[in-house]
Amino acid sequence: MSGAAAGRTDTVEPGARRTRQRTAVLQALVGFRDFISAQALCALLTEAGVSVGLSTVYRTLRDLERAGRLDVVRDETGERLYRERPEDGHRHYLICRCCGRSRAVDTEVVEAWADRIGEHTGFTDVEHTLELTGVCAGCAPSAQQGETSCRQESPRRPSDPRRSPR
Amino acid sequence: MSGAAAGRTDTVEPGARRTRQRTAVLQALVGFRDFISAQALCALLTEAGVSVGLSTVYRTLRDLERAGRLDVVRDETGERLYRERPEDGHRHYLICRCCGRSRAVDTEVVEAWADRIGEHTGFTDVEHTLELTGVCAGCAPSAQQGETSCRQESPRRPSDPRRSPR
DNA sequence: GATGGACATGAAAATCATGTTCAGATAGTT
DNA sequence: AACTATCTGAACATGATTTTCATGTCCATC
Repeated sequence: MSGAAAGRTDTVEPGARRTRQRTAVLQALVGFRDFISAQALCALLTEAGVSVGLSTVYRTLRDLERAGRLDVVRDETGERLYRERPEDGHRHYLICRCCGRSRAVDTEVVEAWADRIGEHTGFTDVEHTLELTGVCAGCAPSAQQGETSCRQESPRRPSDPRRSPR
Repeated sequence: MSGAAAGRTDTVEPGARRTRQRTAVLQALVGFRDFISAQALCALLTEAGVSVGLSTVYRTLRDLERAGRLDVVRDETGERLYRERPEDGHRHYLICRCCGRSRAVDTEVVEAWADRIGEHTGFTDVEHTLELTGVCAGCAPSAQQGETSCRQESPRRPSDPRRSPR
């Protein structure tokens, strides 16, 4: 796991140093297949015995985002959630409001529509952000009753210390 | 301007009291045709001689949002921007990154697409958030050179005290 | 027109994600 | 090994939003 064949978990940016912390953040992000917050990622690393400072996590995520290697969304509270971008190009996700699991959705219709917007409006350099949320099949039964109660034991959101919001 | 014929600047919610502050917030929001932050709205009211506490502005905006009378977007920094919803139904906007001006765009294609997502994914109760940004025709010339320099003298953003972010 | 209680206000403090500082540690080179 | 630009992280700073709570205000009732 050193040297060749990497490319995805190699370095944050060409020219950047490869440190224990950045490698750990990058690997955790690749291994974690869903969106995760900076703080949760930091906690995840700590639990795994690879302690990385929160500042470093934020810095690394910022650099990765700049390098175009992450997709970023915001949850209801405005918190940013990151995910490694599976392949090139712009992708959108449908995220379960209960368990937080995400799945990529085909968005060519929206992309094409967004591209055409500029022509009709006189706007240039049009960019778009699309966020889709719903309740996945696995969460639907429990969501019918207690509304958003299924989040309580989310398996993909280690140590979520949010409590008061809403 | 009292009693009949209102309906838009009347009360925040049915059953809520009509106070000087809530009326002022609601009227300012209706008069201001673009997205505006809570803090900017508060400043706007203060400038207009109708001082309203920041807490009350936030509370009123929260209630209006719950009542479905506002459209809300987030700017690059995560700050929430509010705008009175012109008519019933879900609408989306194309916002100029330079001057902040917005215009509603026709989104039936996206709406229809989003509605169909559930069927293919097994997700229920699918909701979507779409944010479009670009550079409007008026800002295009100045944006070519100094990038986002045209924001400096935005006429629709009174007293914008943001500085450090990014 | 007084009273009482439910609701509203706002100044201050709390919260919370994220950014910045800077002294010390480290990677990669010579 | 020595060197130095870069990286790290604890502590602190920031800034939007929320909560607290003492005080104010509306309104039905007497």
